[in-house]
Amino acid sequence: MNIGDVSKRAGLPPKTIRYYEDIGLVTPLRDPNGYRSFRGSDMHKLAFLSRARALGFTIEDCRNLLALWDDKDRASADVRAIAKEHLTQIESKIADLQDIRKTLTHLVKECAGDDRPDCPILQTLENISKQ
Amino acid sequence: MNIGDVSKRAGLPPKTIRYYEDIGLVTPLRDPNGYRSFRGSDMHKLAFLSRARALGFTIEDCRNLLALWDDKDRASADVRAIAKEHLTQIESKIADLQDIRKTLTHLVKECAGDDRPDCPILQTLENISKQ
DNA sequence: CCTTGACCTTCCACCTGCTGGAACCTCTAT
DNA sequence: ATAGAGGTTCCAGCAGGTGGAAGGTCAAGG
Repeated sequence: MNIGDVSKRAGLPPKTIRYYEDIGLVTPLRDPNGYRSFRGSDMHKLAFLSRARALGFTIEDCRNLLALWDDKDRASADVRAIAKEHLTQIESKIADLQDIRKTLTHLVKECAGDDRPDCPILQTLENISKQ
Repeated sequence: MNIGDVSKRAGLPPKTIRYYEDIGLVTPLRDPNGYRSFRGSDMHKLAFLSRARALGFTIEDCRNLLALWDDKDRASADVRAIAKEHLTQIESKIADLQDIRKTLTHLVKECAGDDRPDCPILQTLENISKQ
């Protein structure tokens, strides 16, 4: 399969796939004309990457997950540890964003949003402790 | 004030402050010895930046907010539009992360996390539509 | 047979928002 | 005089790609 087909099937832009080859996540073969030739296993890996990235795993996480995936003797605890650590990070990110949302919602509600220059948003950013 | 003092007061690393000068967000004066000399207004701007960045506004948003802040005739609607757009983005990010959390929580729960190689996490990443 | 257009290739620069380090200068206290 | 804690500049690099230029290749239509 050429890169275009793989791109459509895996849902990753060709540029991203080339980048993944660059950093050693996939190693497709080459046709005599120099085109990349993706095997089923490459396709499989890229689809895996696409999903793992969509779940917010870092590239390094993905590299580890792929290694574990290749390793038939892996302990599921290893995979679970990666996922769990990632989950913790996701949860703290959600909490941060919820804090931010709260503040912003408050600010947007307070602001008249008309032609007058009085703006509680700027006042608050000026000195957030006064809110 | 020297950069160290400003750094402590604004809660921004000196490197970041120099970077903000580089990209034109602040323009401190210079002492004869070449040291940056921050006026009250610079300090003010940096504190503003520190807060706005903590709320997740992009640098470009901050640039716009600072311009509006400087503009006594601004319409509060302009500021509100920026904040509202940002709020929308925050909310969609939260929703994305909550989706991810749901999937991950499910996966971590399913996974035995022992020495056996059976791992529903990898199985799912292999073909997420089967979950 | 030639051309057109859609592919593919490589390489290099750029994006955001900093951060680290090297090499050097300056001020203050002892 | 010297040590140490500031300050300065510049250059490189992080993640995770994206954009564009310059060129090679392939299949279809005239």
